[in-house]
Amino acid sequence: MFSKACEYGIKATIYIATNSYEKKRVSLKEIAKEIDSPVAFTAKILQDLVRHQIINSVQGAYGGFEIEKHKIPTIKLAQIVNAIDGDKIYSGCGLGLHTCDEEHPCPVHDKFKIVRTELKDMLENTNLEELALDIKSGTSFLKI
Amino acid sequence: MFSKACEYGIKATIYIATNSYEKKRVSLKEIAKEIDSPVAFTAKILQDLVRHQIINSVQGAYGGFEIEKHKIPTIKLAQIVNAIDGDKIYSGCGLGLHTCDEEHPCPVHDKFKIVRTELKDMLENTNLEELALDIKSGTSFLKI
DNA sequence: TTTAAATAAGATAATATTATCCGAAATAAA
DNA sequence: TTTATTTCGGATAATATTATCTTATTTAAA
Repeated sequence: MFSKACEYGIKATIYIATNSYEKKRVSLKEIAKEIDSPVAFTAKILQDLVRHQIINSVQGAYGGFEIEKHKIPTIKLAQIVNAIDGDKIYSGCGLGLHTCDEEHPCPVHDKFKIVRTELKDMLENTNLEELALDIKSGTSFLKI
Repeated sequence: MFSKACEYGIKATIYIATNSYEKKRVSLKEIAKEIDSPVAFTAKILQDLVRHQIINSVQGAYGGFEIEKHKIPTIKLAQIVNAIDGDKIYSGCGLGLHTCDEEHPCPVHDKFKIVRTELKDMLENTNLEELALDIKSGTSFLKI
């Protein structure tokens, strides 16, 4: 569904958020360990998220990644996915047609539209806060 | 959502079906032209579909691909997708966790389950006949 | 000011996916 | 039986994705 980069990006952002509630800045190494991802590859993804202004980075000793506390409830899952994978998951034709709309639909256009709209709504209505709070409370998990 | 191979496979199967209603066997070249796909790559995918007994092939002059007419309404979209991409789209964890279930859910487990179940139901309840008939009637399209 | 720790950035490598090429095998028709 | 046409199967190539490595830059603390 999502690329590996996007999976890592979502998990990393959630992990950073859980720590940002306690104003704790987390390092790349710690993130990669906690979400069980390759360190250097994760670094690239985090840089991407910084450029997209979803997370903040602080260079140098005692640096790391963080998210402004007040921003956590406003960040939607859709923004993270969009920053890394673009919007191809819920836009574009399910069968790869260049033109696919009501006038010129692919064979699965209508059926796909329902599923994809639901996916899009889900991503746009899920915010980082609820995901982070579930991790903090031990209701959900970032690895294994 | 689907791999390129799967997109080509779905479109090819639909095109073969539309012709099989008229007992017309179609060649690889014709299929690739009609669904706008790379010929040699399409050949590999068709071989895969033959091995999975979704389509039939006849070698030699005047050969080509066909589907037994009575089989067309029984073939589900899910079978085609499964033959080419496996079941990873609607099984497995959305964030790539090795273990992800009600006891040990990933942060998006519940939200994903809804979307994925809908996708799975759609694929399992869509049969080749309805897709092929829409192409025959000009209601939907396989290229552009 | 020096040092240690950390992210940034560019180059490179490994793997998976997509795509092509070519010879072998099959088959119907001439 | 020969030929033309077609799928089959293996090898190879191109591209995208995933992953690593190395060096530069930043920054707080000693």
